[in-house]
Amino acid sequence: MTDHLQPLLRNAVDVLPAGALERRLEEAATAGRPLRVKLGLDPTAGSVTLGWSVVLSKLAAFQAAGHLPVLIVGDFTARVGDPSGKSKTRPMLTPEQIAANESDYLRQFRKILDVERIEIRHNSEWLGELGANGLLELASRSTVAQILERDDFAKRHAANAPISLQELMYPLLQGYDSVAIEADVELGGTDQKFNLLMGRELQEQWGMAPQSIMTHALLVGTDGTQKMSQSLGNYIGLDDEPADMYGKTMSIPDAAMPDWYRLASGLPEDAVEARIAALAAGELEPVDGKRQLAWAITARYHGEGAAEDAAERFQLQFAEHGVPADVPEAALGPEPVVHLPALLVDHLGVPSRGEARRLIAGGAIRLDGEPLGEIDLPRDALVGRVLQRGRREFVRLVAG
RNA sequence: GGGAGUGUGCCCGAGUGGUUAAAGGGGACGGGCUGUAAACCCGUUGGCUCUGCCUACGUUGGUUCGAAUCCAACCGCUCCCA
Repeated sequence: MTDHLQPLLRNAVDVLPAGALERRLEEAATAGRPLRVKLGLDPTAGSVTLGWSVVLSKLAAFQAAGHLPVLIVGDFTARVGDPSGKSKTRPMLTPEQIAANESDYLRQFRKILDVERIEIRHNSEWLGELGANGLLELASRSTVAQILERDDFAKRHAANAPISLQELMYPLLQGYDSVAIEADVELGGTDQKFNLLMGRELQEQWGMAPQSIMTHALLVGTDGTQKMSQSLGNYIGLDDEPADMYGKTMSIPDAAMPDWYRLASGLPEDAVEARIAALAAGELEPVDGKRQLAWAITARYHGEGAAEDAAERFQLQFAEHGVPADVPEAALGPEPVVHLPALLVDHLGVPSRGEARRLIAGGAIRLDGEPLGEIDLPRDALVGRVLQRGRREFVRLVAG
């Protein structure tokens, strides 16, 4: 019993209320009915990050145990536009954008979850039907004091930061999703605890058995301090190139390794704990521990061959400061003299020519490994050579 | 509805008429050291046809030889009163 419970509890922080999940699992087993395991998703554009993989893996564990993942696409709320955080109003999404984002997400989810065997629901299905009456009815189920319990609201309120009424409604709307789909279990990050609990509350008020909730540790980003998120740019996306995935992992602070091993490596739990113990005991060198971690993550999403290649490339490029073999090519125009700032903007992702000038002045631009001082160079001096920006961006210049 | 504040570069935050592309910090980027770790050191951080030119301090308009700095209206946010 505890054996098959263990994968379901992995990386969970709160499993509430105590004992409820076990009881539900037993009931489900005797009734021969799979549990409905809810996970909510905001269909804004972007990559699925390694942070998300934590909760997706959990959903996959439930699926493996015979239960039914129910994915809630928050298309209603996305259509309205969520003003959370700063005053920068999040742009409203059109139904077309939402649909495109959704299929993009599912494509990435496929690396972790069998998306053919899940239920996908859109909350516009019921929230769109609610109307003013329904909304007020929903609003009457909670109080301002109760909503302000939520940590980030409490903080912002204390700091005199703006909180829109719409935002205050969010926990209620998300909670109502649980009512609508009759969730047995809802998963989320630790930052979702309040919203998940709200789901329980509302289900009870609607006369159904309240869901069990499970919160999960949040993965820190590549900076090692803040939560991994797209907006902070400290993330690894499940569809990142193998080399990026490997390299970004190598850049995390040592202190983040245990967390990353537990939450993102995908390795078996005992193997994970063994590595962490070895690291702590000094039996495993931090660099080696990180190489193994980077390899594991890359292999998980791209296969072992790709992980192997990424590791080799990394060794060459960063340990030996070599130039990788498969550098993208850029065609030079016919002009006899090449204006380097323009070239850098066009082919090496430099945002502006001014920035390019600064990079050149700062010695960040190299030609065949040698720092470059000039702004303009004769075309002949460039053809066939590799232009490099910083440590990681290369382009081979060819005659166009 | 009344009153008081406030709005600066990616973020925080100084600056209350000229020497301000705007102090300081954070972040980011680049360089050194290294293990693309941490710590530390150095440089850069609006655009461009770059010894110069252009655009910028919520928005629009005004005062002035000259405004981020003064005035007006508007917009956003916060607080107090109702």
